Amino acid sequence: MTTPARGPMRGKTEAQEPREKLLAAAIDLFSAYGYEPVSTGQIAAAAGLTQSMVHYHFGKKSRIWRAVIERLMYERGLAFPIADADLRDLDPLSRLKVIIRRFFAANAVDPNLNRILMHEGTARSARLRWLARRYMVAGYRFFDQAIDEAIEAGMIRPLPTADVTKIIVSVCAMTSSLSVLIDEIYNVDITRKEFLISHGDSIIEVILKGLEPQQIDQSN
Amino acid sequence: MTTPARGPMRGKTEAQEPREKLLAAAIDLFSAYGYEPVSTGQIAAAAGLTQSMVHYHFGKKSRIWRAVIERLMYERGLAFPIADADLRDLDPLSRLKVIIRRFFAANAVDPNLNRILMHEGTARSARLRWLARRYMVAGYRFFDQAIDEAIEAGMIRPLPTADVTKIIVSVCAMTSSLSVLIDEIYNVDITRKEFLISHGDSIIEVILKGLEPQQIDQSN
DNA sequence: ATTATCTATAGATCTATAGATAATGC
DNA sequence: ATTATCTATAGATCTATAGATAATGC
Repeated sequence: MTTPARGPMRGKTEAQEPREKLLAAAIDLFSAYGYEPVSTGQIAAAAGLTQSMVHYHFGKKSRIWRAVIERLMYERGLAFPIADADLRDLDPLSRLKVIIRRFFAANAVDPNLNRILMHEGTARSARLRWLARRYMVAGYRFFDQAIDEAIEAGMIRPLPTADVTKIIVSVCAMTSSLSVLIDEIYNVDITRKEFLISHGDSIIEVILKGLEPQQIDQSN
Repeated sequence: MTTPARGPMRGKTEAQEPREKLLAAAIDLFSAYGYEPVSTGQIAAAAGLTQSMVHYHFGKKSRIWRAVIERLMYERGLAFPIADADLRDLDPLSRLKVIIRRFFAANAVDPNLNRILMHEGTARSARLRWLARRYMVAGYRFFDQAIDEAIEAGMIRPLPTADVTKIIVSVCAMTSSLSVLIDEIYNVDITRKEFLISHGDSIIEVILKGLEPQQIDQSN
């Protein structure tokens, strides 16, 4: 029980800092509802502060939204290292496999980023343009490249690269983003570990087998 | 140029009826932005009417939203017949293939339904519960059954049914729903016919090959 | 007389800002 | 003196409803 103190920071842990509490509240609210339906008052209330504190710490609503994206992208970068040393030693097919597994796991562990992308991805807006230019282009290109390398090595079928990227992204991102919907339909919490493991395994099995090169029938 | 007429209906075509114009405007707006950010004034303006007309025709905002879903689900039922006569003659694997193709095509031709589901599927709400109970349970069960039958016939691998359904739904629904996002990233309009055909073909190839039973190696 | 429209508005938001106040640091 | 908080509020929404008005049908 600390006093509802004012004045300069009094040796708080990072998570207790009001700026961090606002950011955490905003992550949950924006990912659940999208940008516009969430009010700065709701964010502040969820952080135990008053509405004007959002503007004191972030200036305006659109800036706390950007801070949310930057935070989520930073955390995603830690959980899903895109230029990892241990990836370079692998052959293209094994790399692709590791990338798919990690991407699925990162989305499952924190679906909030993809939820925000789903809210934003259905209408042109300044927010979407910013998101696309600043983060998404590089992300998609990364998948495209990994797929191209596997195709060139003859380790997966020569399907159109962009199609394969979209298939992989859809399969690794959509289900975890819509876990609330799935729960309403099946009455099952797919964020539980057993479901994540099963679904991750199924995805790897179906996609990697689905991408295998044509068997050259040796028996003829 | 008709007069901005009042009074009882004067022999309009269905599409010109104000109720229909409001519904069409609401479909576009709710699918682009979700429920809350869209105002009844915006819907009315897009239909060339004043805000109070939404309430005259639909009573309240939540009812025009439900009317939107019912309309989209009705049209989806026409475009994606779930109990079609010509499906019954097929073997389970061919049925599954036809179902996947039709489901992908229906989503591509009209992504608005899935866009609304994506906006609603990230937070519990009265709208989501209604959607799930009234429509989605049956839709997912349909896929589950078709997959179960193919597994029982030994025509696809015995993976967990729910996993396979989620893979198919993700792959057939996500990309078209997020065509605006993809356009911002790749600067490409994936709603163009050539892209739809390529992507549909790639999905069928990857998923059906991915679901094939294990090859029994005959050469030993 | 009925129907479909419009105008006007009450009451409830919501964002952004101004100004007061309390705690800390110098 | 500086910093972080709160209270209060202006101005802009937004939903829902009341009441006026014009066109049509009887």
